[in-house]
Amino acid sequence: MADSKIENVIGALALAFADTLQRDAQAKAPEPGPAASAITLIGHVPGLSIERLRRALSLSHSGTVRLVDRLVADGLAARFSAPDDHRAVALRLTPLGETTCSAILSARQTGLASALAVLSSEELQEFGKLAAKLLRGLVSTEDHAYRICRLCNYSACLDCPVEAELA
Amino acid sequence: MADSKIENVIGALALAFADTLQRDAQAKAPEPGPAASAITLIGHVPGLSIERLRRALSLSHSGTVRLVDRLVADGLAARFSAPDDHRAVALRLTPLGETTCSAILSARQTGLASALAVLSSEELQEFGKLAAKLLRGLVSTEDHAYRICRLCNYSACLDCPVEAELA
DNA sequence: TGATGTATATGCTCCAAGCATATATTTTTT
DNA sequence: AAAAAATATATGCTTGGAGCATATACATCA
Repeated sequence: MADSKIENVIGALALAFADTLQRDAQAKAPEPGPAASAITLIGHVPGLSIERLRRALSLSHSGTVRLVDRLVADGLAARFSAPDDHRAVALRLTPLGETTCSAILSARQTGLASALAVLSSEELQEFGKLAAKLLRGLVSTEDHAYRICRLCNYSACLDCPVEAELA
Repeated sequence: MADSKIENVIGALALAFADTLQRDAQAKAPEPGPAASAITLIGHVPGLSIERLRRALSLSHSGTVRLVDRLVADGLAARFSAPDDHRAVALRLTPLGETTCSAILSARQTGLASALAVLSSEELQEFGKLAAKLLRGLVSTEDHAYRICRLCNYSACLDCPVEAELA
């Protein structure tokens, strides 16, 4: 029973953090829903294909195509043909898209940092260590890794535990 | 920069946990989206009004009314008139709704427990302690508390940090 | 070369979500 | 006490994102 309570607390915290994250990110995105994640994913993996994006976002194929259509119409992303596979599309951010991506990531960062501010430096280190251990236990496939990291600021994530687990 | 990395890890973990939670919960609900949370909230607060439910789910008013319509049509919930305020609706689960609610909560519990299984007992205690501290720092209003706890198993949550923070 | 599999695109339909508005009840103001 | 404002719910209307089915192009394998 004591364990159930811990699970409640951890689950509630995860929901609350995820709510904040998504709210902050979506506020800087052109539309609600998966657009913010799509932008940061393309930003991190220039040349990403629609199919990989689809799997990272857990969306249907047509839904992903339409989402990309809208990002392109908004001037945030562009389609190129992939050099290695002529069926595939290589997605890239436009300069405006890069700006939006940065705005999303820094909004996310700010919200997260303020939520974590109640912890002391030692507590934060300890919490992060345990979080990394949990994260390593969760990663399964590479697609799943993209999904988990869909709102991460990769430039700040040297030595990422998700990458470490995949390798 | 090291701090940014910790925030990445914690944010990614929160997203991953929230994904799992919502997936497990929605799998037992009659429809995707906020239905699972609505069922567990009504289960925990019998007599809940549509307006309070609306705020907990962060939905529009008409959206909430329609959601309740569907739950009623599915035989999971029922509308009664609130004894103290004759404008308001008092929502309650039917026996079938109670069954569904239990299924949602135990699916959520199972998924969460397996994700936490990589931690030792001491690590889990430590992680839970820090999570509770973070959670207390996040709670603002009573509506927000309902939102945070929207998928909690209240029967297992004696001494809830959210309640403690509100009081 | 032919057959199967994979990546993308698009017409179609559906349905959840929001807006505007209407009604009933409660609370506040005059 | 009557009038005005606020609150709770309900519903017609529209929109737009999401999935299904299908079509096309390219790739891979037999």
